[in-house]
Amino acid sequence: MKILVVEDEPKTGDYLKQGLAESGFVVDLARNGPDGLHQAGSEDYDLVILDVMLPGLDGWGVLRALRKEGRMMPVLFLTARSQVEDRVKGLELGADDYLVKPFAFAELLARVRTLLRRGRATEPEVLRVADVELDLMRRRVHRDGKRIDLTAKEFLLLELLMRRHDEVLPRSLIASQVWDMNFDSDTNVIEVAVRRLRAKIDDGYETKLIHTVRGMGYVLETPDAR
Amino acid sequence: MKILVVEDEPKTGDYLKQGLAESGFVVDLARNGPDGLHQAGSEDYDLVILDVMLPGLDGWGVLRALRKEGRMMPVLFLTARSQVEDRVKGLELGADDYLVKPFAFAELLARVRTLLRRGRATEPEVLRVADVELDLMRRRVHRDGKRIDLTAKEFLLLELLMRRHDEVLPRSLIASQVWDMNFDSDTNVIEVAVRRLRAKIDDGYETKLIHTVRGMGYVLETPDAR
DNA sequence: CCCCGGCTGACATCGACATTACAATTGGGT
DNA sequence: ACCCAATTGTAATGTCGATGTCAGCCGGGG
Repeated sequence: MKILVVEDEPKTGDYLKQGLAESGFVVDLARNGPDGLHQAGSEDYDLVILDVMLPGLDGWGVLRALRKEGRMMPVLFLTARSQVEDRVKGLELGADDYLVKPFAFAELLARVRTLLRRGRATEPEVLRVADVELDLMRRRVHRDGKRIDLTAKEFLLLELLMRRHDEVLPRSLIASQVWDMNFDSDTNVIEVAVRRLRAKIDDGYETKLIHTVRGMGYVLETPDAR
Repeated sequence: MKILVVEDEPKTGDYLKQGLAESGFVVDLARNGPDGLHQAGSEDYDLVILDVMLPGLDGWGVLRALRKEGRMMPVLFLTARSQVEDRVKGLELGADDYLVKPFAFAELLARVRTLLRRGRATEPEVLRVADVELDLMRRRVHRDGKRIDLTAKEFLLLELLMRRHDEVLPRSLIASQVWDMNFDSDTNVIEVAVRRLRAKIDDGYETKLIHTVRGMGYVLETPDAR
C-alpha cells in the first residue's frame, strides 16, 4: 500500500512518514503543493494525505487538480481549522475524510485503514473493447496503449458504446442515457458528440471503431466480423 | 428474483446466501464449479455470482460453459486477486461486473441491484431460419456464419420474412408492415426491395431462400420444408 | 408467339448524417 | 471581480447513401 503525504511542517511530515512506515505502508513525502501534485501524478498511490495549508498551492488546489486529472484515489485531509464550511468545501471537491489537527496517530491510522478498505471495494472496473481500455474509476481511456483525454460527455458516450459494443444503439437510447432528455429531435447534439468522440478515438487510426448505421443509430464495433 | 451463488469457502458462501436472502432474493448455493454449472443449467436464475477460484472448474470455466449453452444472465465475479489481467480476462468472457475480495456487503448488494436492473438487456434475441441468423438487438445478420450488412428497410423486410417463414406473404401485407402504405399499387418498391435483399442474402449461395409465388407474394422458405 | 407479372439496372431525390463555425456557459487562475 | 480556456449546445451548410421511380427486359403459361 503506497501512501503520499503532502505536508509542509517538517516535524509533522516526518512524524507521519515514520509512523505510517512502521505500520507497514510505503510512504512518500512532499513538502509543498506543486511537488505533491507532481508526485501524485507520476506514481500510483493508494491514498493521499493532504495538509490544507500548504505553500504554493493549498490542499484544495491539489485535490482539485488531482481529480481533474482523473486521479480518484481516496484523499484524507488534514486541517488546523474546524469550520464547517471548510469541511463542506473539501467534501464537495471529493475529499474522503477529514482530520482536525492536532490528532492522535492512532486516529489517523484508523481512518487510513478505513479509507483503504473502502478504496479496495470500489476497485477500478475496466472495460475493454478491441484496443481501447476504459477505466471507470480513474476515468481514463487508452487506445493502443496511448492515453486519450476525454471530456465528461465524451466519456459517458464512450462508456455506453463500450458497455454495449457490437450492438446498434438507437439515438433515442443514447439521448436518454447520456443526456437525460426524451429526445427533442430538433437538435443534433448526438451527431456533434459522436463527431468529437470520433476525433479522439478514431481519427488517425486505421481501424475505425465507431460506425454509423443509417436510420438506426451508432455502434462501436470490434474489428472481427465472425 | 433468483440468484445462484457459486462459492467454495463455506463462510463466504453462507454469508452471501444469508445476506441476499435477507435482502429479499431467492438464493441457491453451489460449492464448486461443476455443481454450479449444473445448477445454473437446470433452473432459470436472474443472476449468477461466481467466485473465480473454485475447486474442479474455475469461475472462468463456468462462465464460458454457461455462455456456450446460451445462458446470458448477468454474472458478477468475485476475485481475491486484483491483477488487471484477471479483470480483463473476465470481462472479455462476458462477465458483467467485478468485485474484489474483501468487499462490503452493501457494495455487493448495490452491484447486484444494478445488474438486475440492467437485466437481460444484453441477451440477444435472435431469429434463425436455415443458415441465416438475424440478431434483433444488435441489428446484425449472418448467413452461413458470414456477416451481411443490411439497410434499415432491408432489415425490416428480412425480419418479416423470417418471422413468418414458409408462409407466402402477399404484397399488401408486406406493404403495410414494412412501409406504412395501403398499397398504392402503381409502384414497384417491393420488387425493388426484394431484389436488393436477394442480392445480399441469396446471390452467391447455392440454395435460394427467397422465392416468388406468382400472383401471390413472397416466401422465405427453409430448404427442407415440404 | 404473345402477355402479364415480375426482374433488373440506371437514375433522381430526399433526408439523415457529417462537419464546421460560433455562441453560451462554466469554472479555474490572476 | 475579471479574464481565459475548456466544454457543450446550436445553427448553417455540405455530402452521400438509402430508397423510390422509371423504362426496358425476361420468361412462363396460355
